[in-house]
Amino acid sequence: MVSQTEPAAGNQTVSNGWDRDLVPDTRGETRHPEPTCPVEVALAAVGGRWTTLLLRELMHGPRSFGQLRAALPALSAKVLSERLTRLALDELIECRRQKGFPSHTVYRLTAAGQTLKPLLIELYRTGDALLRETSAHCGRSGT
Amino acid sequence: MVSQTEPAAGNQTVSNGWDRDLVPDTRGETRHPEPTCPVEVALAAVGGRWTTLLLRELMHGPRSFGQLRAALPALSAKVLSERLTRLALDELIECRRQKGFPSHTVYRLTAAGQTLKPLLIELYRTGDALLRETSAHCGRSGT
DNA sequence: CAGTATCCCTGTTGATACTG
DNA sequence: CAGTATCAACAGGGATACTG
Repeated sequence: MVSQTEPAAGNQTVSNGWDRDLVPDTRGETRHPEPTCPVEVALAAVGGRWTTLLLRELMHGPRSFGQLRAALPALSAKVLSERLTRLALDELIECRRQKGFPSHTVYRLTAAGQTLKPLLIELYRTGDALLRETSAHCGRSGT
Repeated sequence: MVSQTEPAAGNQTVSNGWDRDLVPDTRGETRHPEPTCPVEVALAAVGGRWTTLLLRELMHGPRSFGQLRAALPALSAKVLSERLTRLALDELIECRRQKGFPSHTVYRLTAAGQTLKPLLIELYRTGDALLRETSAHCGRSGT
């Protein structure tokens, strides 16, 4: 048997006590939730209620404010506006306003915003795996 | 040029209006933040302040309550206890209490908990990509 | 050592109503 | 149509102190 108290389970790329798969550089060695840590940056990007659903809509193509409200009817205008404002500040989306009346604005993902797609896919994959593992808590096959 | 108003950018696996890379099954077609959606499940697993740092520690191997406090000194006992309790309820970690005094408990990831590792790696990768893209907002190379 | 119990403060969310 | 303003309700997190 291997010693299991310290050097951890199945990591081969350990350097200086850190698993370099998990913590590739010093920004991941923090002992505090630093906003500069890449993990925190990514979580902040997709964080907040409704954000992933909103991103899903925008991944399907540019959408207007009204289209987004129609796609997510229970999302209030206030929260939608807040999410869009923050995503725009983070440069994950861009908005184009058509001048005139009634006003019309189209939101679309930036190149940076598109980089979130693999993360959303991984979130789905992981959540699916967790649901399978915990629903299969005891039994392994049917019956 | 391709039409860019509706069928979205670069998705080839579109079915019934959904991008099947992003929304592989009906659980992802929700118009509301359902707790049963895999994406919500995964976000709930890693969500909450300190959680990813705590998971990082546990990915490096089993740890006691005190070891976790030492590794994350600014994390209060209350929040640490809350996180551990929730992770245990979600069956992402297990705890073993040594009977006797002073008491001693060791926490370790379950198989389900280990499945979060690829997600944490993807979060790091994505956050790193976002930091590169936004810091390179205008210039492409050093002057 | 390993937690739990309080208290408080702040940020987030949602409902409703109003404006350009 | 596309938002903003205001307010009420709630949950999350931290400081401190206490217990088995």
